[in-house]
Amino acid sequence: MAIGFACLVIGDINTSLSHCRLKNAGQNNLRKIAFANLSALEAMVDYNIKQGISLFRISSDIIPFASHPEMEFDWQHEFGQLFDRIGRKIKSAGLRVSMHPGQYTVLNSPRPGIAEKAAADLQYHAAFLDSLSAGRESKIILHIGGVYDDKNKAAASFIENFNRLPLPIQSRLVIENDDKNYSAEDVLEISQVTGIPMVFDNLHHLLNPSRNNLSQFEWIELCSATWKAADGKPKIHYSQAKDGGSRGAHSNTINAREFVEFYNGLPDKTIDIMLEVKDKNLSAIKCMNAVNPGLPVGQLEEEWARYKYLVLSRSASIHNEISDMLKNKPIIDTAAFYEMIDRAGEPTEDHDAQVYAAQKVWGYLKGSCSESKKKRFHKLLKQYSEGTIRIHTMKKHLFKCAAEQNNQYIVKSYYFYF
DNA sequence: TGACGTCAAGATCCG
DNA sequence: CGGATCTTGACGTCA
Repeated sequence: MAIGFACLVIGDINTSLSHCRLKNAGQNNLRKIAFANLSALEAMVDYNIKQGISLFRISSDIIPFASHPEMEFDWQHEFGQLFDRIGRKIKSAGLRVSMHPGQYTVLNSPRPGIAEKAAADLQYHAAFLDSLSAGRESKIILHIGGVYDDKNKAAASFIENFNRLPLPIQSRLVIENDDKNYSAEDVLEISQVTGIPMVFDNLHHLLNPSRNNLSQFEWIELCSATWKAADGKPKIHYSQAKDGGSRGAHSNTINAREFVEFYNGLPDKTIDIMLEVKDKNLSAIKCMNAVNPGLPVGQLEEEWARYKYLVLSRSASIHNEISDMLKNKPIIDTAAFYEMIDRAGEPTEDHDAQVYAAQKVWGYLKGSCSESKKKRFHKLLKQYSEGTIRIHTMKKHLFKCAAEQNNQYIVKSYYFYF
C-alpha cells in the first residue's frame, strides 16, 4: 500500500512552480519556466524519497502551455538530461508517479476542435511520463467529460475517441468517476467495454452516487478488478469534503480519525491511495503514520518538531497534551497523536496563543538578528496585539529571520504555512 | 453570462 | 520603494 499526494510540496525549499500568461508565452520565457519547474520537480522527488513517500502526482503545469500552439521548442529533447536524472531517481526509489489533466481536458466533446485539443493534451502527458522513462504503471487519470443531453451517446463518443488515440497513450489512461456527470456505475461500464482501468473517487461517489446500493468498499473491489498486472497496483482517490465549502471542495487537511476508519474498512490494504487535499504532503505523512502503529517514536518526534509551533499558536493546552504524550510513553498511539493535531487545526482565533507562539519562535532567532529585525519584530508584535495587522505578517517576518540565519529547525516548521 | 478550481502573476493600494 | 492585498488568467461545461 502507498499513500500519496498531488502536485506540490508544502514546507520545503525550491519546490514551488512558476507560471506565465499566454501573452508572455514567448519561447525564451517558456524555456525558463519549464527548466525552473523541472528543477522544482526534482526537489519534490527528492523530498518524497527522503520522507519515504512512494506515490506522487506530477502537476500538469510543469511544462507551461505544453500542448498549446504557442509551444514551439522541443522540450523533451532540450531537457533530456534533466528528465533522465529525475527519471532515474524515481525508478531507483520505487516512486510511482502519475498525472491528471484538469476538468478542461474533454475527450468526448462534440464541439469542433475540443476533442482534438484533449488528444493533444493527453499526448503531452504521455510524452512527459515517457521522458522520465516511467513504466506503464505510471498512469494518466482522466474524467469521461460532458453529457450533452445524451449520456449514452456522449459515452460512445468517449470510447470512439479513446480508440483513435495511439496505443502507447491508451495504455497509460485510467478513468475516474466525477462529482456530477459520470457516476462509478457509468464509468465502470465504460471501463468494461474498453478495458481501461478505473480509479474510484470516494468524494465524487458521495456527491454523485450510483443507482444500486453497493458500499464504497464494494465499489473499490469492483474497480480494483479492472486493473491488469501490467497496470500496477489498483489505485483510488481519497478526499474529505471541506466544512462549509462549496460542492465537492476538498478539505484543508485529512481528518486522521475519519481516514483510519476508512482504511480499516478497506477490503484490500495493498491498493494505492492518492489523497486530494489542500495540505498535500502533510496529510500524506499524517495518513501513513496514523495507520502505522509500529512507527518508531523518533519519526513521530520529527513530525512534532514541525507541528509544534503551529499547535502552540492555536492552543496551549493541546500543545501540552501532545508534549506529555510523547514524553511519557514508550509506545505512541499514532492515530491519537494526529487526532490531537487535527483538534488544534479546527478554526478558532486564540489571540493570546498566537502571541505566545510568535514569542517562542522569536526566542530561537533573537540572538542572531540585526537590530532592525529586532525592532521590526517588536513593532509587529505590538501591532498584532492592537489588532491592526494579521498574524500572517508576523510569520513572514519570523520566517525571513530564520531563513537568513539558516535555522533549519525553525525554517522547517509548518507554523509558517497556515 | 457567471460559477466552477487553482495558485501564481500581475495590478493596485498603503505607509 | 517595499510590502500587503486584491484581481486576473486559462481551460470547457452547465445552469
